[in-house]
Amino acid sequence: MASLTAGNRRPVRLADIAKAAGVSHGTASNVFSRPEIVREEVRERVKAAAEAMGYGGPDPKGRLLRAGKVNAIGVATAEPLSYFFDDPFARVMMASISQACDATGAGISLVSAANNEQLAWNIQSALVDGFIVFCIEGGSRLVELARERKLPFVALDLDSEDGAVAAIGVDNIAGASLAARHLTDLGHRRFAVLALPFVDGRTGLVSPEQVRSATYAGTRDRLTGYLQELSRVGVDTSTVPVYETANDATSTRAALETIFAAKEPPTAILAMSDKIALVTLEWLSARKFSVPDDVSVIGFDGVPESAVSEPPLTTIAQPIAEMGGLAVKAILESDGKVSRQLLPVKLVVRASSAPPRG
Amino acid sequence: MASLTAGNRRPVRLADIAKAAGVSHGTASNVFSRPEIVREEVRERVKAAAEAMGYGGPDPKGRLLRAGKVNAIGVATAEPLSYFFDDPFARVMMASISQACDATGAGISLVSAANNEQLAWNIQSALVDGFIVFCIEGGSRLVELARERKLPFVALDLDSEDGAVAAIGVDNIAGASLAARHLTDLGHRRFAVLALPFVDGRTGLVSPEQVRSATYAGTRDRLTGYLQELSRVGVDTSTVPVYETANDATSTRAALETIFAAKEPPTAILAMSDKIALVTLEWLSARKFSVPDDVSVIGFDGVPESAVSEPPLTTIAQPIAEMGGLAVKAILESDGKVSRQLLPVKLVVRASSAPPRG
DNA sequence: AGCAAAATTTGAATCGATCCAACGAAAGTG
DNA sequence: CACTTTCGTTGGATCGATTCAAATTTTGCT
Repeated sequence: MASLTAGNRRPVRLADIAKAAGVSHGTASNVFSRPEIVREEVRERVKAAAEAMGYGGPDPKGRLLRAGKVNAIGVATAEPLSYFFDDPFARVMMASISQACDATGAGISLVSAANNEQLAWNIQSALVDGFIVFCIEGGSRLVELARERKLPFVALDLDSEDGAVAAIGVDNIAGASLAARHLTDLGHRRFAVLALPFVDGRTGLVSPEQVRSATYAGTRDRLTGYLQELSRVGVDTSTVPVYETANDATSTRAALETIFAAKEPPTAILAMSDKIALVTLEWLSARKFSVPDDVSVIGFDGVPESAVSEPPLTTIAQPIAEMGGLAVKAILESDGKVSRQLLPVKLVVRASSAPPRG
Repeated sequence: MASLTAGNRRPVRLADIAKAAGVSHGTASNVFSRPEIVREEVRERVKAAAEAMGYGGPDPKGRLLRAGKVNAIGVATAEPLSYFFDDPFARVMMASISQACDATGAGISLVSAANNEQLAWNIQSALVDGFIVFCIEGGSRLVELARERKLPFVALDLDSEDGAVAAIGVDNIAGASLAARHLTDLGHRRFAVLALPFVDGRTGLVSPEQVRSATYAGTRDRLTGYLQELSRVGVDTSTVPVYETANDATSTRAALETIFAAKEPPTAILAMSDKIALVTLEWLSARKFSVPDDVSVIGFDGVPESAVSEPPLTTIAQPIAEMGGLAVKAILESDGKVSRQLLPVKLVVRASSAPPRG
């Protein structure tokens, strides 16, 4: 039944149907945006013309320019787009961002890219009112790019310690302390740390000076928190191996291989993400280590998966829902000020931690 | 160090910096879009002016109007935005769409809304080159809305049988037959069906005429496939209870309560989605039914979760990755034709199905 | 120097709408 | 009937860029 008219190309503009209906473009525009102010007879005529010519309604491209606001916020990461749907932490965070957006009627644009050049272009040309930046790997470059757009933006999971960028994150030092404290309270004294990246693209055992020159302040803060607590109870922190992973299964397993090849393997693993911790749980189970009897494991993040792992994971829960909401609010109600918010974390004790053997 | 200039508002346009640098706006534009054709001295001068005035690069809003292409595809559903990150099927599909988009450098815009009015507006004003529409609940309305935009679009999981809309889906009848056949081959003769919605917002036992008037052709096709196979082996299909669920835990559990309150409960459950099947597995385990010894369960979709459930779920796997890729391709290379593709499904036998007792 | 060819730069036109001041017509008022 | 309101409509200005034919400057060559 529809328009045969729409046969070939479709350069049907508002002006075209205005002409066809014999009204000015101003009136035609009103028919769509404020129908109540135009006389019914005219309104019907214009609508009929639009229908006949196969006009799909005012093109948002045009409206946008005039209106200024896109009514969408961009979420950016330096990972591939599928990161948003694959990574547990990202997923939970996105779900909470979604809710906040739903509530305000804003849309979400996913911005990301495999290579750096494409990423820059994608950020520069994203049609959004502001950015929420996921700072995992490649975070600093991303923050720089986003900042250049001169749009409101907020860094999540702050790994940029630059005071000039708005950020919402958790108190990493306190959280890490809390994690370590839980294990020391249980009596553990032999630890290993499975860290997130300190700098991009490196994995393996890291030295103290490598830590000092970390790109990622978040990672460094968590380590600081761990070590603070460990030294408080008299552990010689220079003997605690710290392995940098890429927050994936491969690098985590490689680290575990080395850690458990040692003469005196640790009785407790401090993992900087639940993802790392969950891989660790799997690896230990495959190697017939019993958790928590042989080894205690504690994660960081509090993703839903941690509640249903085997065994359920003790972890440091971030207030992810709250963070997403705050981030969206920061963009939509941006007043130009940069604000940095540090949210508190909570220790969630589950079955992956217990006193050491003996 | 940055621009103090950006103190208050920011109406810095390309024209402003052109004036400041003493060149025409044509040249200023070239500095950003084709730097190689402008003399170095001029280029530097313009860039310096831009920097000094706190210009964040050419505003995509302006460029867009000229260029026409947004370079982003919209993914729409009538569910809340968080559906994309919560629902297992959606997540896998989105991951595959993401990959296809990454490969071509296109962005993704998530379009959705709680209420109908907002949804219409969001679709009408989405800045995208085309839509991929998730047809779950509210699918028909969504398809209508998307079609009105007169942009390329493709329906996923086709629940619209309207031949005029492009769609990519699986052969629901064949898939459902395959599922039922697997169970009949094992010897089952007493079944119950846990269906997806036939129409919006209703749950509970459905009658044959309700099935005939289904809004969702996909749901109806799956049922047709089931029943075809069951009657082939001589089951009186009028005795097979069909329960409509909302593809969520609540309605599924309600259906199960009723089903297993019967005198002769089924020995096999045909679930139209893995989500329903997984809830069923949980419910049965809580009620001390043994799967597959007391009851066999088969799902539909083939989401990753089905492989790691307890027990692992026998299911009909959709070629989700392929579907996502095809959908993106259909949008980006749209030639105006509508094409409908029916992809084949595969039976994946795992531990949730076995011969009935005795 | 003189002239053609090549390299840059210019400025008007365009993309597709919305907004608004001004205007004409119809309705209301004394 | 003259005069103010009210209502609807008009058309120009604007949003912020890109594009391209034409104008101008440089460069190359004899």
